[in-house]
Amino acid sequence: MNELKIFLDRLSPLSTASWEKFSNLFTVKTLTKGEFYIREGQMAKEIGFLNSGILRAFYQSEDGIEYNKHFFIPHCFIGGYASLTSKKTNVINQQALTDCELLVANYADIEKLYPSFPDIERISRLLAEQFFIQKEQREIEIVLMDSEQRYKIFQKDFPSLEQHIPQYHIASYLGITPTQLGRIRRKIAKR
Amino acid sequence: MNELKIFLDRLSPLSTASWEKFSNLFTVKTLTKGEFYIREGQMAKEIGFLNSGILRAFYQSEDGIEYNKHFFIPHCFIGGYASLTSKKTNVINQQALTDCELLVANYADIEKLYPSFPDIERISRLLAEQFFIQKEQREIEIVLMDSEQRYKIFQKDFPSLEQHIPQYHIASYLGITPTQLGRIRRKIAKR
DNA sequence: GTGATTTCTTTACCTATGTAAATGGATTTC
DNA sequence: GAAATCCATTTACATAGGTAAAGAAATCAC
Repeated sequence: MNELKIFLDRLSPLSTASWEKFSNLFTVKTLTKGEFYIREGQMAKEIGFLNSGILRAFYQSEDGIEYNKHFFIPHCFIGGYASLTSKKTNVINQQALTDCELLVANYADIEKLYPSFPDIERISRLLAEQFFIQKEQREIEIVLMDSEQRYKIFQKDFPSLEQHIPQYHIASYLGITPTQLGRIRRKIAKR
Repeated sequence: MNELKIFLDRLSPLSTASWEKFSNLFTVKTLTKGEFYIREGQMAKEIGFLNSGILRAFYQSEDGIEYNKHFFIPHCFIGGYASLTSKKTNVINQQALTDCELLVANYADIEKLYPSFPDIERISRLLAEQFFIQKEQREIEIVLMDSEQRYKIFQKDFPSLEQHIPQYHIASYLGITPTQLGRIRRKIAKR
């Protein structure tokens, strides 16, 4: 619970009463490697805070091709955020790449706190703004940079991740095939 | 001002007092074709609401290549949203593709209203959530679909835009060159 | 209206990256 | 520790899409 408190305080400190109410909504949940936190096609109901472990978020196209849109490393929120906020069917999958420990809360219960605790709604606003900023940053990488530049940014954004997950997940994150990632690695190694 | 009211009411109705305070911050501004609303490298200060006209938002890479990330059509917010919320230097450009009429407000003045008017902060939360959802939707298009599919979605998302702006702006939005867009159009026409 | 500019389309050629398949190393399983 | 599986790498070939340049068409300026 402590890491969650630190995370929130960095956004905007909560009053003691608000933190009480808020933190009470969370319970511990564990995932084993390979297990899904959410799947597409369902309504998202829970938001989670990652205490330990690694997950990937990915889209799946109609013909079954997967695209890893994000890796989650500890001390961040996970969940089908667009589904939670829009109340529409979730379109992303989130799967544990290692055993994970989470704190989870029912999102509707959090939303019910907004009218009485404006500082909690403020946290939600700041979180949404932060998510938007992250997405825009990633958009820039995707549309403006080639795969070698993106690979270097991946290594900077997720140091140590490369040793813990299979290469094809990284290739998928970069929007290329493992074949192409192999070529890039060979090219870099030759320098 | 009326269209702005309608837009906000759809997110979450404001009290009369809040609307008074909020709407008072906006003034009318016009742009002529080709003029910039914001440029990269500056701090964003204003948020705008587009009454009429068309703008494009684009990134520029270090070697001068432009990528059109979005077109704005009437009755939406424009501005360097990531810069406004993060207080960091703005990295996107927004340029009028036709003459435009906007309502603009100083964003810091809006933020000052949050503590006293929680329903205004709620609007900001909902807006941030909506922006995130739009970005995620666009991300799916970019990473999962080929350029022909994206072209068809563009035509659906921005009907009539195709007749009003040069083709190379559309190509840039699709992440391809005008040459390639020409090939796609020819291919579609042949069917 | 006429000339100048901008925009669209096409061609020829080139490059990055995809697909499929083979190989071999690493890791897991019992 | 042998078998089975998973994973990284490489090769050969195919393809989408880029670059540059040219001509045609449309639009703008005066």
